Amino acid sequence: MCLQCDYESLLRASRLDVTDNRRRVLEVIGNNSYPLSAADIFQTLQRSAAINRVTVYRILDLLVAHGLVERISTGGRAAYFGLAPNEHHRPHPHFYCKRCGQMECLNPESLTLDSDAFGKTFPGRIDKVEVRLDGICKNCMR
Amino acid sequence: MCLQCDYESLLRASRLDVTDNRRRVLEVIGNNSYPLSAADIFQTLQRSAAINRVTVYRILDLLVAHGLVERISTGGRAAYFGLAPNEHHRPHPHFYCKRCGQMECLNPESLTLDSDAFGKTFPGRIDKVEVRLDGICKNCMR
DNA sequence: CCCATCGTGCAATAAAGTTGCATAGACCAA
DNA sequence: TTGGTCTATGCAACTTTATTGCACGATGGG
Repeated sequence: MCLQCDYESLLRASRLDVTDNRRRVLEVIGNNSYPLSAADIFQTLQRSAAINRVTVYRILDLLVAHGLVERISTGGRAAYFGLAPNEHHRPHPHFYCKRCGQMECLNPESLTLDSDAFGKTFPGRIDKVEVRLDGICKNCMR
Repeated sequence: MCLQCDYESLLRASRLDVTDNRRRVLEVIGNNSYPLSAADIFQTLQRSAAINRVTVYRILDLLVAHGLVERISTGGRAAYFGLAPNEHHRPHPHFYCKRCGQMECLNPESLTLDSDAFGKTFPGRIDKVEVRLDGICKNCMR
């Protein structure tokens, strides 16, 4: 998703110690063109070197808390994770295939939403706007 | 949410047998002005008459499959349920408070999205568009 | 009345995520 | 270097949310 991103610098910029595991988690997420579930990330990491499931969850929480990674809900049960919007990546909607469970990133322009205007009239704090389309992807259609 | 809705007729219109439990589940969902979690629905039902937790899940699945009820994801773990859009209820976005876990329905006009145009160019099937804002509600702000 | 079907309950299980505690490693001051 | 402190990680146990398998009971048609 982001060849311009230097994951180590991203960690440092958030004042997080750089550890192997953190760098690896961020790499797996960043190198994918679509968001992954915690289980996907865990399995991918396991293939290259041992890591504990709980460590993955903890690192994901940390990265989400520091705004490096975004937690995306699905029509299903598990949460998915992708790089959070930043100067290289604008916020964008996602498409979730109910059949195969894969999530796609959609073009930021494809569906626009004026949430700023709404935010001004809303009597609470808005941290995030999530737009998700659910359906069947073209591969599963056949 | 819907004083005009006759839940028994809704069930019949979907060719579902009308049972006490189904009517009760639909009533609890329909009489609320905001979506509820399965646990909320179960507890509410328990207060008036015994029902099994699994039955609630099964009825929810059934109602969702028949398009009477809509499953709404949250920033958290559990799914929430509200009446599905129909002639009385237009699709609308939701606001989820990360602190208290309550979900609010927002005005259909407050955030509009042109998904029809997008749908024409998308090479898959789109069943549903979900727009959710996450943040802190005004009660939890203080 | 008998059989088939469907809705429900109960127990067990699964999936996804969290917590508590122990160890190991990094970093710093003396 | 040593000792102290802090953080990251691993492991086991647990929680929450949801699903499955099986049995029972009610209902309606032949």
